[in-house]
Parts: sequence; C-alpha cells; structure tokens
Amino acid sequence: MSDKKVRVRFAPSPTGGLHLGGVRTVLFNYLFAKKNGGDFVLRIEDTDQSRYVEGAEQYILDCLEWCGLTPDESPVAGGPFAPYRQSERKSLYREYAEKLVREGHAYYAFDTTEELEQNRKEIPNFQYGQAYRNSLRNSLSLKEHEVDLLLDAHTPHVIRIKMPADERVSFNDMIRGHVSFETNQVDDKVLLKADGMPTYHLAVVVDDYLMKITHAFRGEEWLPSAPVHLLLWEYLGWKAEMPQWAHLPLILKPDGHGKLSKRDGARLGFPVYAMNWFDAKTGELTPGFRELGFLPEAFLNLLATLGWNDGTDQEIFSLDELVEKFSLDRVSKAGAKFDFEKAKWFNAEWIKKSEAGSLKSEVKRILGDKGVIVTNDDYLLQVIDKVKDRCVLLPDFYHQSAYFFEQPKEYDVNSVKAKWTDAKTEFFNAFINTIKTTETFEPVELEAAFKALAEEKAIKAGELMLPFRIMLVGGKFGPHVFDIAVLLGKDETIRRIEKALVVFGS
RNA sequence: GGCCCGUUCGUCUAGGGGUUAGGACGUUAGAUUUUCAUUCUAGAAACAGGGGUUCGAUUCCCCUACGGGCUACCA
Repeated sequence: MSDKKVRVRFAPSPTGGLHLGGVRTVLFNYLFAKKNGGDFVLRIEDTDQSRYVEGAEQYILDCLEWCGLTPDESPVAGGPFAPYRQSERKSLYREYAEKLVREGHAYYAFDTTEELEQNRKEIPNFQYGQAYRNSLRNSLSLKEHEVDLLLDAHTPHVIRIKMPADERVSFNDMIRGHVSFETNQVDDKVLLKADGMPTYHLAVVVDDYLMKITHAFRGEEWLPSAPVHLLLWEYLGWKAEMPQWAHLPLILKPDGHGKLSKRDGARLGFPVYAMNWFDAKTGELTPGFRELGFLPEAFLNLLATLGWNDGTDQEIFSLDELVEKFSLDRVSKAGAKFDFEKAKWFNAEWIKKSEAGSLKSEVKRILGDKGVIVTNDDYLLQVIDKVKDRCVLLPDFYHQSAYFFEQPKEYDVNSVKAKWTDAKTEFFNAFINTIKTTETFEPVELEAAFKALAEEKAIKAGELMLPFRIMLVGGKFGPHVFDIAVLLGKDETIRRIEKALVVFGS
C-alpha cells in the first residue's frame, strides 16, 4: 500500500453549481495528492440522468481552473483510465453487478417504486433488508423459474446488495479513527438501477478500483453508506486494494442548524457557490464568490482553515504553503459553521498582500464595467497601491479609485457649505496660484505650502483640509489628501479646485 | 423512530492530567489618521451536565443532554 503512487479523485455529479463544501473537498484532495507527489483525478458521476444539468460539468472545470486546482486526469484532459464520465462507462458496471448476483452477494429485485413507497408508508421503519426482503419480489424470495420468466420478459428490475446478517463492519477512517456498523442495520442498497446505470454505491467502488484510487475523500454525509462500499470491495475480491477513507466534516449554516445550502446564501446574503451559477431552466442566478469579488487565493485560504489548521497561529496561507503544511491528522472531526465576516477578512488580507500588478487586470475590468476607462497602466498601479488597504472585496476598488480617473460627479456639499466663507474661496484661489508657481509637486512640500498659506490667511488648516478633500474626491474618504493631489497632478488638481469652487460658492 | 458521527469564547480554532485555557473573526473602549479605511493598544467572552479513574480532570472512561448526518432505482 505504502509504495503505491498516491491517487485521489474528486467525483462530483453535474447537477448544478459547485458548493463551498465541494470546493473544500477538492482542495483537501488536491493538497493531499500534491503533498504526497500523487495524482489528482476528476471523475464526473453523471449516473442519474434525471438530475443531469447542462453546463454543470463545464462549470466545475471552470471552478477548478479559477481556483488553480487543476486535475491531472479529467474528462477533458484525458488520462490512462479514460473515460472519466460514468455515463460513458455504463457498460462496464453490469458485469460486476451480475458477478455479485452469481456469487450470492446481490440479487434481482422486481418491486416497483410504488410498491416500495407503499411499504414505507405503511410499515414503520421499513427497510429493504434482512427483515423484509423475503416478503418482497426478488430473486431471493421467488422461485428460480419465476425469476427466469420475469427476466426473459424484460421485467424492469434492479440489482441490490444482500447485506449479511449479524456482522460488524468496521474500518479506520483517516480523520475519525475507528468506525463500525452492524450489517443488520444497513439496508440492501440498489447497485444497478432499472435503466442499467449503476448507483453511486457500485460506481464509486468499481471506478475507484479501476482508476487505482488510493485515498478517498468525501463529505461526512457518506459515512452511513460506508459499510456498503466496504463490503463491495470485499465481495468483488479487491479488499487489498481498497483506498483509505477520509470523511470530511460538513460545512454548516452560520445560524440555525444543518448543512449549508444554496438557499442559506440567498437568505443570509452571501454566496455559497464558488462562481455565479445560472440555471437555464428556472432563469435563476445563484451568486458566486468570484463575482462578488473574492480572490481565488483568499477563497482557498478560507476554505482550508475551515476544519484544518497547522497547529500554529498562522492563518494566511498560499496554496504552496498549504501543500507544504497540509496534514490529515490536523483536520477536525466536527462540522464548522460558515462565517461570512471572517471570509471577507481573508479577502481583505489577500488584497492587501497582493502586488498591485496582480490586481491590475481585475481592477481595470471593474472600473471598465462602470464606464471608467484606464489608459495609463503605470498610473493605475500607483492608484492601486494607494487604495488597496481600504478594499475588502474587489468591487470596492471602484468606489476607492474612480475619482483618480474622473472628476467627482457629486460633492458631499453638506459637509462644507454650512461653514463656507468668502475667505475660503479666496484661500483656494490663492492656493491655485501657489500650485502654479511651485516647481516641484510633492506631498510634503504641498502640505507645507498649504499650511503656510492658511496661516497667512488666518484660517485654521483643519477647516480647509476637508473642503480640499471633497474638491478632489467628492466625499469624506480616501488616502491622504496631498497624496491624492500629487497623483492627480498639478493641472487636474487646479481644474478640480476651480470646478468645486463654483459649486461650493453658489 | 433507528443507525452513525460529533461537542473548548457568539463564530473558526490551539491546547491537553497540574496552564493566568492561547490565537483569529466579530464586538467594546482608546490611540494614530485634521476624512474614511488600514494600523496599534486594551477589554469582555469558552472547556454542555453527571458519574467514575486519579493526589489532581477541561484533557482518559461511562452515561445523559444537545448538535449534525443518513435512513431514494440522488449523489
């Protein structure tokens, strides 16, 4: 086992957008694989055609790309174990199911959905298993020739696993340690559906075996069906090659109770999906972290620390650091409530930490979308450096930097008008002159000149700073006002003072 | 209901038989910023309960409570 090359897989079903928890599962898979020099496989589990959603697979691929968690093998990249879509592997599952039937570990069941529903309604705690299987219509209860007749007539049927009586199935989970189940408590899960498609239970075992998966990560919600999978590995004769399991803790709703769901995002006002997801059928748009203005680094960072830490006080990790430091025995067992406030903090930290250059194209796009055209990239870089500490989400760059590129459309006149005097108008006219006549244009000197002039005119500098800011910015925010003026340049600063004077004076 | 998993500040967590139970987010108060944000300083804030084991349990064991998951021809 130990000398085998590590191979992990992320196996989503393409039924919609990719959930936070899903991305975290990808991340842990990826980290574990890269840490151990292994391969990361993407397998699409599209065995339920009724839930298949057009575009969902592409969306998953796009998500992985945005996050920088590129699979080594996938439906598009291919690989030695192709195909990587279960729908394209359909023909291969039946033989394993039939083999199990032949060897007495599975059986044909002819009950209709309606009949089973009826049973579930009428019999308390009904389970298709030990207690009831003999009174239902299957190859265990029916006579052999009756079964043959039904089969020959192509009667719709499924293949179910036959759970053994009075056994205890146990295994060692990489996260939770020893876990065990009574086989009597587990029902006879369907392995092969009437349409010939395998269920998850069969497909995951067959494909993990065929694709030589060594470590299987999945959400804790799969724990109850683990005994079925374990038994399948055994019955199929592959027990020695069974991957090691790791059942990840769930991501919970921040308020109330239960797993975090798509609905909670809408209800609480934060994204649950990695990227925007548009459902063509309902016309519904589910917002994503990317579009809200999260950096992929921040997104990964916050996901990683939801249920994992490196044992130190460090909280900010790059993907490379995560690969280096990740360890399964530092993953917690308990579910974690998602905290959007902390998520935003991670993003703010990453924006502060990022070089202006790496933020440039995103900021340019955000400004462009709002009609602010950037022509000078060097200037943009300087602006980003000046304002990035005040941005939490990427779109904040619009509010924080648009005034560097265009004159304020509106002024916070309420903050200046009440105290406006002719003396102030006079001051600013004189200040325009000062600017025109100074040779250099640099923050410290400009501030000194401003204050000197204020003293000369017998006005408190403090009374003039805010008006000056509002002339340049339009509101009460932004970096140091003299920094802004210098970045804007002499001519533009003068233009803005002149324009604002008209507004303030009227 | 049954089965399985879990339980340290409001939240994410560190710790682990003897600690002033640590950090972070958020929050409160102050400083800096003649704007706002950043930053800095300080504060409030937790071992679910009951039994054991032990000289000593938050830490180990059991029970209870609570929380969560599963209980489909969905994954």
